[in-house]
Amino acid sequence: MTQYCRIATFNANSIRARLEQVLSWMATTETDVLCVQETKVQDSEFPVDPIREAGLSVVYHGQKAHAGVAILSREPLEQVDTGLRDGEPDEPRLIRGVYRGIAIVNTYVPQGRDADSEYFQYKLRWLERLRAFFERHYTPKTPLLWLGDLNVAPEPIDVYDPKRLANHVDYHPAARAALQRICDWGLVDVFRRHHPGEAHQYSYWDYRMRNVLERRAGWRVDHIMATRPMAEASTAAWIDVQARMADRPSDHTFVVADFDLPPR
DNA sequence: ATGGTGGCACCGCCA
Repeated sequence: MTQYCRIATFNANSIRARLEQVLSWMATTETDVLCVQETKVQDSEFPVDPIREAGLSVVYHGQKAHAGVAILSREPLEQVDTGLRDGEPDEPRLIRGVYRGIAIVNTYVPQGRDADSEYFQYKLRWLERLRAFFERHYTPKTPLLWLGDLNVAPEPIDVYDPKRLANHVDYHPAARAALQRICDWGLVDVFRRHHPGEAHQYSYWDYRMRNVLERRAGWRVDHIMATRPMAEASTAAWIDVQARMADRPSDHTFVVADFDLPPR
């Protein structure tokens, strides 16, 4: 008997503003684990009750107004922990656990604002800290998924205008190199594995631009990265563009992957 | 052409 598993990531841009969409999406897609970023709510205000009433388990790590992460799942997660835990001042950007033997690491990587800013330096350092975090806690042989808004488009085909966006913090050579350094540890881009060379596959569109979907003015910055045992177990991956056409959509949409795992 | 929208804060900040 093999074990089927559907795992997804979604930058909700406020879990409270997007709660109905998230719950109906979970109900209709048969997803086992959903990693959420930008929950934008402190833990005491997190909407646990409606999520539990929908039959889901949830863990969360947040603050007022900005950032924040959560994981919704059909069965409870084990070994839940938050933060990078490297002794440096931390923000609510990382939550992790174990789902049926799969290590799940959900992150909201700092955006970086401007390539010339201290915020971009902080982003690059955060990615470096995350690489050290993976080395400390796991091995490339661990069945592990790193999901989230990673705020990095890995390749030219992952942005709508690579020439114009060359210095943008989400497509900057230094940001892509920092992401690559983490992947060199032993992680594979699951979506790209199933869609090599496929252009116009985006997970984020800026609210501030008009007709973004029609113009295909997007970015692929939300990712499902897998260690080798998980990558080999993946059977499909896709981006749910339909969900970006909801009534009050987030500026991001759901990225999903299916896995067919050997028995534990 | 150097804007625009959205969310949450609290009357600006962040994306």
